[in-house]
Amino acid sequence: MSGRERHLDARSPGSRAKEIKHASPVECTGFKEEKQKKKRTKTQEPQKPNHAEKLAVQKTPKEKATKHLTKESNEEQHMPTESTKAKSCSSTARSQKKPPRNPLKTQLELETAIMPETPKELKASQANTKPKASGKAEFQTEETNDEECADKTMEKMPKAKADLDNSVLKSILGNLKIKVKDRADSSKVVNSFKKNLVKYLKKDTISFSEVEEPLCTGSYYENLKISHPDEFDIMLPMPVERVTIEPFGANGAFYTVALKRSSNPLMRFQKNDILPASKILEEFRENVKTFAKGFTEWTMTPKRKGCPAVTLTSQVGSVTISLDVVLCLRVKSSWPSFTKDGLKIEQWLGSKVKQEHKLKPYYLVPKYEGRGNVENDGVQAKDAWRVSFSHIEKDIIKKHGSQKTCCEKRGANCCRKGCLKLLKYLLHLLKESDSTFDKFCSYHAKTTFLHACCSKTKDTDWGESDLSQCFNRLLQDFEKHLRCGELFNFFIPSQNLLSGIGKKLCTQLADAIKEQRENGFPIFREILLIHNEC
DNA sequence: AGGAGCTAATAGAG
DNA sequence: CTCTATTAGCTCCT
Repeated sequence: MSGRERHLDARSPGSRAKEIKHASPVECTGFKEEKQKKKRTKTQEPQKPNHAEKLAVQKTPKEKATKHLTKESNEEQHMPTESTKAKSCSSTARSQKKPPRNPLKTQLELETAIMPETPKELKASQANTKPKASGKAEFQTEETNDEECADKTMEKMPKAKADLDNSVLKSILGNLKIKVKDRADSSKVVNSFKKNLVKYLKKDTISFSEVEEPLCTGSYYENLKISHPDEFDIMLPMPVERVTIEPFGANGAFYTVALKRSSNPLMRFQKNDILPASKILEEFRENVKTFAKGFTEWTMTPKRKGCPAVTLTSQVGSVTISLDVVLCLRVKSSWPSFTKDGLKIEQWLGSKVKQEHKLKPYYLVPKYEGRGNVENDGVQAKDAWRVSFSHIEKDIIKKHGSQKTCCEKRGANCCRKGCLKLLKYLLHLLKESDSTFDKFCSYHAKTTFLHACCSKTKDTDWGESDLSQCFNRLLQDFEKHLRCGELFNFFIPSQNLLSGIGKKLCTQLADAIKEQRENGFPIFREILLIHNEC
């Protein structure tokens, strides 16, 4: 899927020296300045009852949301949220989005449109919090602090701001809900294609006859899709037993793969003890193309360089939905050694859960980094494979609670998913408003989120009513990663997902996020405002 | 392989 | 708000 396959990978091996330098703590100076600026505020509110929040929320614009969003996503088809992705976080040119509106004006309009209620709310919430908030400003001390950019300078929010943000954020989350009908329409079309494609590959192809049940990955299947069910990602696993993998490049994310002699139909691709990803992907693409000819409602989209997915689109009502089909190898043996220090979920989900995950297979997708013709030990980059743990990501996000009952019928709800959705959406909007942010992708958001879950491990760290505090904290995490240019792959800590992106660009994004955070998310408010007008 | 029963997300009624 | 219905996707069972 999406983010995953499209995230920026580390640069070419040659730039490694740089990366190491990058990684040194000295480089992480970003926060020093921030520290000075830090606002004096109170500690994060521990689990407050809901009344204040309720007050705020009732007043916010609700309905009608969909209209605008729908239209918006239509306009963007060529740049599907995560899918543009394909080019993925690569810097390929894409349709120019409307320039950002004048922020000042917008802010003003918003002030008048949304604020009328606020004095009341403020009073109410202040009254509510009086007893608790009375203490002097202090900063929460964090227990676990193994983070890359070890520096804990969280800005805590005044309760009043938190309440305001809460109402905006909740409204936005309301708008991002997927309509039942949209979901039904899309899934009908996608599921039928999926089923028949697998049937076809099994019956009518030689190389892919052993393909197994598709893995549904990506936002939609993680219930993280924002605003529209218009992007679907499936991985079609080819079981391979007994493979030899060799790291390709230094970061441990890419490998060359060789089948040990076996009857696997992919064996016929193997040359010089290398299973060439590009050749296999090419043939796979041809097969899908042939199949799709009989499925006239689906259109193939052109091959994109370095993208592991074969993408098809289909018009469902007024929406174009896209389906990414990714062929992958399923390897049922222990994970590559580069994953040894990854997946640090012991504190969060428990070591038993971790062990269970590590017993699962891992996947290899035909995705390379940088230019396809770069050679490494005589192998071209385009013939390398990248490891994928989409299935684990999906499972973790589904069972995200430290307590088993988190978000279940009889358990307390948390705001983890809400926070992640908001982060993805914010990134999406920022990218849309400024095309220099092209290189960032939703996988950066997801990875930031997973790391955040590992340092804030308790369900009570993500209380449902603390949405704005939690989201703010998550944003600050993201800013830190950006400012020090380090965001490590959650499974492969040696891969820095930001290493291919210029430091200046990272800082710019961090600044943009900070601005949103400090000003009550004007970019979200604008959306709500437009909604309200419809 | 296919069905029963479960869950999460959404939507609507009271 | 709570309660209930609906649906897609998932899991487990035979």
